[in-house]
Amino acid sequence: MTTTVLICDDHRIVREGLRQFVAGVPGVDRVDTAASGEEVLARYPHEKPDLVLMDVRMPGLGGLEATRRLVNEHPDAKVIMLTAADDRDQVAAAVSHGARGYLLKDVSHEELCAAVAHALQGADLVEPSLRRALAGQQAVRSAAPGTQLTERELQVLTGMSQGKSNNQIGKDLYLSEDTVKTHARRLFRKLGVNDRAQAVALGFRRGLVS
Amino acid sequence: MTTTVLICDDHRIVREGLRQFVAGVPGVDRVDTAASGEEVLARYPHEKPDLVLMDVRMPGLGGLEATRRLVNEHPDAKVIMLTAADDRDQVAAAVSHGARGYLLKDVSHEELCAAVAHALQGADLVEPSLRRALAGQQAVRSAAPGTQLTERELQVLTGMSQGKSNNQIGKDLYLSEDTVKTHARRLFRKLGVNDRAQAVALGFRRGLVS
DNA sequence: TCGGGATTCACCCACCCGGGTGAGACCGAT
DNA sequence: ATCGGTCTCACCCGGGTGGGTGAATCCCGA
Repeated sequence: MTTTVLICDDHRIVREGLRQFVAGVPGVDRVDTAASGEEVLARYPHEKPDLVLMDVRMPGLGGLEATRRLVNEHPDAKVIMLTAADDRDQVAAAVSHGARGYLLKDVSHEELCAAVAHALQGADLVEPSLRRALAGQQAVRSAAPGTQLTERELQVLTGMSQGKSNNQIGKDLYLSEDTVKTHARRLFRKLGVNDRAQAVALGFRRGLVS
Repeated sequence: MTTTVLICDDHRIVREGLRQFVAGVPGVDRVDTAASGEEVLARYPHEKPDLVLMDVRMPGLGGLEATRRLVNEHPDAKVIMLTAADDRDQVAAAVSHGARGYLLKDVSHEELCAAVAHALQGADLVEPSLRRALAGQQAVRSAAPGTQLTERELQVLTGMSQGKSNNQIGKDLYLSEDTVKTHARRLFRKLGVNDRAQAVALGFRRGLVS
């Protein structure tokens, strides 16, 4: 029985860098790479890797959305998310999308070895420095039940990220402008922001839009 | 006489990935790494690497600013900029800041070998796919003088991405609200957008803010 | 069956935003 | 020394935005 790790990143350099790192982890027999979230979804059923290392920031299907779908279809899939910056929002988003753990892109070889080894044994994990960051914040407010955007709210947020006015969004979705404003107001509350620019920024940081 | 290449990226994984890549290039005897633009500036005078590979996106001193300073102090320094996306603006910006060339992060091993070899021989270079992209646009309008954001405009855009109002941004930068609005209006024009939400979205897509 | 969430729409209102215009100061380059 | 670019500030104005409130429908789960 071979232990396989699948690496997903849109940049070849990062893929190969990770491959070098992961190949050196004891107990890992094989390392495959994919260049997009779509590719992971397509190949997972056939290859059944024991662990997926996925970058958050990818064109097309983002890392968060890809993870959500993968875990949805394959509940036993283990995904470790790779984040460039230790943004608490991204971390919370990663976990809420089904990731078992998350690593910063500047982890040392030892940290990565430990993380991969733990994940392969089925344990959830967090990057130590991120755990400290989260501990600083008493509660992961981002994971509160009411904080998840509904379908409509996400559509409105997407329209905002495309620079559309409430009126335009309404026409696109066959809604009145007032309705759009209602959705906007609610999604502002859920995200804890005051205006659309802030909402768009947070949407990007959390991978809700791209 | 040894040929040395200095790699600069804030992510260890990318650094090591690049090291693997570059170490395999014929004619390269030594590969060093730095984790920040500041580190490159500090070490360059002593180590005098024959070539610097620098990521655009870095905390603190960005790749562009680091390159500008490096080339300013050491006109014979050769810098190849690494860009995540083939954004024409970033490419134009890289060249205008003194980079000899630029590579996409998903270059193949062969392309990177060729690029490094050429750069070491003193030739300027462009990543093939980017050359095509530039050729596709009949004129490099992005490189037009008015299209690049100024320091102030970038500061204002950053404030916007943090959800600040013009008034707040003004207080942060010790400017009047009217002045902020003027910068905002000009950066809207340069980016070709109509409002701050659109500007923030474009800023994220182009990597101007994070 | 009742409550709660999602969705839809409406009205009011204060305020910030975006656009136009003009203008003075500074600086580097020609 | 003149020109262009940047940075600074001011005024005006119209319209979109954000917040408050209320209410109807639908559906799902308790």
